[in-house]
Amino acid sequence: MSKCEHCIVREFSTLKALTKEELLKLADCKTSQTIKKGEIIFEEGENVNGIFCVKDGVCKMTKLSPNGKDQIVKLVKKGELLGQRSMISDEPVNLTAVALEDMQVCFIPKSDVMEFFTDNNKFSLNMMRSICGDLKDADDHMVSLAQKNVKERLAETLLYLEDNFGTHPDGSLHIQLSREELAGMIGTATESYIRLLSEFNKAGYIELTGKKITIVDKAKLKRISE
Amino acid sequence: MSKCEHCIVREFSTLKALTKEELLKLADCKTSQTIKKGEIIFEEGENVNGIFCVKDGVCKMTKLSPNGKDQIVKLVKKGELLGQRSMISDEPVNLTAVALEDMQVCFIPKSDVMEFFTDNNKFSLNMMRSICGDLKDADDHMVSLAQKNVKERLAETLLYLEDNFGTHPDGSLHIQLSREELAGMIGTATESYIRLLSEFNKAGYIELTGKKITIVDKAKLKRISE
DNA sequence: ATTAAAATATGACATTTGTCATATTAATCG
DNA sequence: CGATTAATATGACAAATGTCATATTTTAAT
Repeated sequence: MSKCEHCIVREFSTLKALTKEELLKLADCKTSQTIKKGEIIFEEGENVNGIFCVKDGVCKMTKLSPNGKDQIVKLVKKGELLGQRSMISDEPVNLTAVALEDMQVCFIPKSDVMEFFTDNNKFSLNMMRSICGDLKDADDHMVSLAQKNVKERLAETLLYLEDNFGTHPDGSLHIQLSREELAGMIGTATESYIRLLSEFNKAGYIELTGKKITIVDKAKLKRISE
Repeated sequence: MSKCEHCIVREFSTLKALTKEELLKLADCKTSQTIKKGEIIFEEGENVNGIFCVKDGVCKMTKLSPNGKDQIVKLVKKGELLGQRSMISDEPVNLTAVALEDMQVCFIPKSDVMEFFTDNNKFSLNMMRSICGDLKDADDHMVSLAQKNVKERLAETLLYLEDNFGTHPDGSLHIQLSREELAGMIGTATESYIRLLSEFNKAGYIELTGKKITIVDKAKLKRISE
């Protein structure tokens, strides 16, 4: 059982409010696991009964739309938590979590988290803040989806991916999503997305090398995204 | 200073977790005010430093999009709270709140709410649950905006308005939004919305009498919304 | 390495949606 | 009450986006 004290999740998430004793307790109750790229961590409608801490890797959170397409609602990276909303609301999860790369995660059972809520006020407050941050992001995303056209949303999304998930040494976006996935993320048909992508490529805003996307003219993309 | 004990807000919101003593304290620290239809309660970017309890009336929460249009992100009705997110995150509000009808609201200063958080764990948990509910709604709304077309979103929104805000005795929707506002809510141009509305009218799904909208064929709308 | 399957790309076209112009109707103000 | 302004409605057209067919490339499996 590894220590939780110096875990990256502790550093970045809500968990930073935990005391030494609570961390020891956490190290005891948590279970670690490896999740391979493409594997499902949990699926819409499941009862999870706890939270996952992402020690390494990135996953996508998707929701199946009635038209059968998967919409990526958000991406979660190392240092963040998964499943808080459903645990707190005491409901099945409303999103499906799928690993985009190999991941290291820890699972903390609900009963233990709830004890932290009762005993540690700062922890509760941190959790609230974190969820409030998610809510703000969701509001912003909503407005963008409703008011911007596909080109603007594509530019915005590319910048978001670079800013939040970084690039490989060669400058290409670290996150690699399939055309279908990214189309789902910006809420458009795969073909439309592909067309715009090659338009951006021809215009010199980005560069496409195989599946890799490299942002060349960040300022221009920013202007397009408004 | 009116009592908080039997207030509708206490009944429906997070505040139901407050004890008798806390309610007495609340009655002391709150300030009541009347807000006229069309008036702004707070505006994007403002520092509010507390929460509003909606005793009566409905308001819209909007966000200005870069293209200059106001997007209605959500509607808030009596019994609900306003401004929690920004208070908890300790940030300026990210949405503008405008009364759609005459309203009765109470304001509770941040310092007092924060004391409730510290002293009353059930209150914290309730608040978290409520915000988690908002987050789930936001996720659902996001998928709908991204994946559904305007017709589907219109059908969905009409049903939402009837289910959540009810009808007048004559059966027409209680909430009355201008064409521009509702277009902003479903994320489309005003003209497109008007066209679809009269299409629905001609097809007999709804009935238009002046500004009033009456849902006639609920089942059909449900089928359209998917 | 070869083949099958999946992902990506592109063309052609239909549909949806936005924009601008302009009626028409309703609301407001003196 | 009439005059003015704002809101609603509609037509005509352009632009954006989706759909289907199909080609090309990449990936995976044997």
